Amino acid sequence: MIDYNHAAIEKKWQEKWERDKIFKSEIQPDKEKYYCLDMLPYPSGNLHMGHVRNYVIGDVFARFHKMKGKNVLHVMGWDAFGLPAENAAVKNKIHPAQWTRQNITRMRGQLKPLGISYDWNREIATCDPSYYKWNQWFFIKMWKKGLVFRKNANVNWCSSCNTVLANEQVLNGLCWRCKNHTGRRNLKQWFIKITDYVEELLEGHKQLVGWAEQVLLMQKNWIGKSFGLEIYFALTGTCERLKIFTTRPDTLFGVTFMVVAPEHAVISEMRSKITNYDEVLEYVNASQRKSDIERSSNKEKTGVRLEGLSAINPATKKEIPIFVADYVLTDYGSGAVMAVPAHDQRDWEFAKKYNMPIVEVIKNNKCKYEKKFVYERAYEGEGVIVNSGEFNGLESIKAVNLISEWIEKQKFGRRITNFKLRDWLISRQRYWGTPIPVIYCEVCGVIPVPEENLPVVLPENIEFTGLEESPLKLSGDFVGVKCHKCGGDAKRETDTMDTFVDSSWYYARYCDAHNDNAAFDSLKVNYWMPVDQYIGGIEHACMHLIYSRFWYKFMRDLGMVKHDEPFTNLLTQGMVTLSGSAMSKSKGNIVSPDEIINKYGADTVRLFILFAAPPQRQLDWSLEGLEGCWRFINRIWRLYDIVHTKAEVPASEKDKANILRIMHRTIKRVTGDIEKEFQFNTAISAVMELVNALYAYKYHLNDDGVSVEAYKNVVLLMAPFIPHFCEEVWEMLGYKKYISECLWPDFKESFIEQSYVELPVQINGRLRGKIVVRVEVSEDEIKKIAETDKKIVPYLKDKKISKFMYVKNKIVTIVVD
RNA sequence: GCCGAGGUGGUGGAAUUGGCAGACACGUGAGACUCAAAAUCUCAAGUUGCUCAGGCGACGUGCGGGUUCAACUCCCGCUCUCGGCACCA
Repeated sequence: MIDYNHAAIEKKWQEKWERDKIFKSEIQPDKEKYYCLDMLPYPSGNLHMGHVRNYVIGDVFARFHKMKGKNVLHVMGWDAFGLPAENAAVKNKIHPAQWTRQNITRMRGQLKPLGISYDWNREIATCDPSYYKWNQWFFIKMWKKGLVFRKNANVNWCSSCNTVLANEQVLNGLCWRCKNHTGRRNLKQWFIKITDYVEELLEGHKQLVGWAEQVLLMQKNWIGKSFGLEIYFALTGTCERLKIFTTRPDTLFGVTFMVVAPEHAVISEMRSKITNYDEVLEYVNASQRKSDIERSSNKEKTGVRLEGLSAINPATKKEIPIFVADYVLTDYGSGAVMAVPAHDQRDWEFAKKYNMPIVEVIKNNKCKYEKKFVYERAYEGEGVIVNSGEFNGLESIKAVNLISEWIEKQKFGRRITNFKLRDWLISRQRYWGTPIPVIYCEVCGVIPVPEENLPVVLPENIEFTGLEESPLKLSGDFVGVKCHKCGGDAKRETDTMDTFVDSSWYYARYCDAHNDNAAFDSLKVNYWMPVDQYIGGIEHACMHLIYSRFWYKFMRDLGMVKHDEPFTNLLTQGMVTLSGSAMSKSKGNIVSPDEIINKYGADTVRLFILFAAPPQRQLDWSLEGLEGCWRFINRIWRLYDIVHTKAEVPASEKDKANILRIMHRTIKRVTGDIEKEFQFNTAISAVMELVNALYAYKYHLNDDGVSVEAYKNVVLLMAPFIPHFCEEVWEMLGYKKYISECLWPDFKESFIEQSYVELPVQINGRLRGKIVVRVEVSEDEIKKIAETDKKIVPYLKDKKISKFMYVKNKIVTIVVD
């Protein structure tokens, strides 16, 4: 037998698959469809192991379900807009389009040798006008439905570079390029009103039974629905009121001061009243240099009192001071809080630092000791209301409703539902993205570009310096337009769209990738959608996976798609690391997939990635582990000869039955592991056990029936994991059809069942022996067998059995005094 | 800081979801084959203490406590690592 030659085999089968177009997908109404989707990659320039892992996992699903007889759609494309292309343009004087195209070509070239079962006919790149035209089209549809609007929002701004900075371009409050302090700039920007769908995004979770609980929980917390009250605090000496949101009206009597976020409008509106305005302004400016995360993760709370301004606690009627502090978030609630230091730890810390009174209004009645709770730390739990006038003595949980009613009756507040989810800011002051299709006419105002004029194409003639306010403003041809309505002078919008727009509906475009007349044909999308299995990183749990769900619901409301949710099952894969830390260029610990594939072959790489860890968990790269997989493939290769050689002492009937039992059990385990548990690592180890069993019988196998049958199933079961190898062996076994197009094997339970079972016997929780019994033996008989077992007897001598338990086919437990 | 996940032998991981902890593999050691090496095949092994060399016992799933006949699994409290926090994608 010749040696296993991965290079020749992989090339041979990749060419055959392509020649016979076996992964080309077309609608077959009579066949059950299966849409397998890998999150589309950003073409950064090099395929990394994280990509490889993503696509190999996807390929197992795609190939497995194809073998299950389904009509599979499995596709690849490029999330081609984004910041790195513009950075490259500045740094290397290469146009973003050219840089991106080069990267796509390179990465496609790295991807193909992996032998993933993609239908490459449907490949898309989001930077193609034929794709982003439809982003613009959807934008206008949303406009018409009242789902887009403009409002002011802050951007990171570097005044020395005169440019907007992304969050990742601000390092410790400094511009990454010039190292100067950054600030904020308030710009009028475009938003999509995803909050209109917030209830449905939450409600839709009930349909997503194929998503991991943790992802749903993350989304739920991100959406952050809470019931509470909006309460108005009068500002002394004015007619104005300060609005706050709270979920704890039961603590209202404990409010001893108020805190507003640095961006809060009250600061500028009450400027004339604030006697230390300069000090306040300095604090505000300092906090604007920090990111939201820096602000909230500050151990030490900071703030400045707004001298000369105070509020009235509507419950106690007492005058209370107002602070500005950056631990209060601008974007949550109304950007102001009522501070209850006794019952909120952050307020407590702030009160301690600024000597604010701490008034206990909820007594912890579960604590036995008379602890001076609120003087040591805030008590955030439930209890009995105190210091709260007519509400004293009530259970705090009941007081929530009563106090809420009272507040509404007194008209200084009302019950509302609040969400953390914010509307989606899609404006980017950048070049390499979808132009927002809007013009500003001096006469007609702000108007969308008519559909028939789409796409609004990105101009090419731009020089990238990294020092411009917005690159598109530099193109006179692009900016200067005539109004579609009145024909007068108008200016084009120069903001482009967030790249999350591109990835919010691409899954639908794959179903009809070359349509020039529409985003897609609904008939096609309704055949393929929803995606049966979506695979990608957990880092997308909140943003991408909420935007996509929103977008799909919007398309449904336009009548374009018929389902409510785009992704039926979601698998979030873990990172690939090298000795525990993430591979990255800066750390210089990158393992390049193409080198490894060259040396060991795609099948070995695929097998290692699938075997070394379950897909959801982190995967640590290991060359030794990879070589082990190489050896396992060779072990299967050599087994071909072993099972086809006549043995001198053939296997007994009992041995044959045993092989068959292991074979059927393996089919059952592999099928279950792939289908239900996504546990490819245990699926592969099950096949390893079958291979080991065949090796154990190697001097007794015959060139007939059982051994060849078992071997054939090894190859079938491994086909989704190491497809090139399995095609080759399949051909050696004499089959004419591609194994990729063969049916997945079935198992029979009757072969697996055993008549005897080995039961561990525990005495007082310790394993003391084992007994072997027939499966159907009764508990009484088991008791007799256990008690008379020679290993057990000494432990029972002179002891009284106080408890005997038998968990069927699992364990025998005896408790003695 | 907030939200989510994870911590099991020398290493990656397994454990039918409360029932024999360590499947399968890597690495290691020993043996077979070989002039030799590699490759291959077979065997051994959590740590540790006794041992008549057949075994027998103790300890052991990040740390501390709890529930239970029984806990990697459930509960309470900590700790470390990782992902996300809305302009990286």
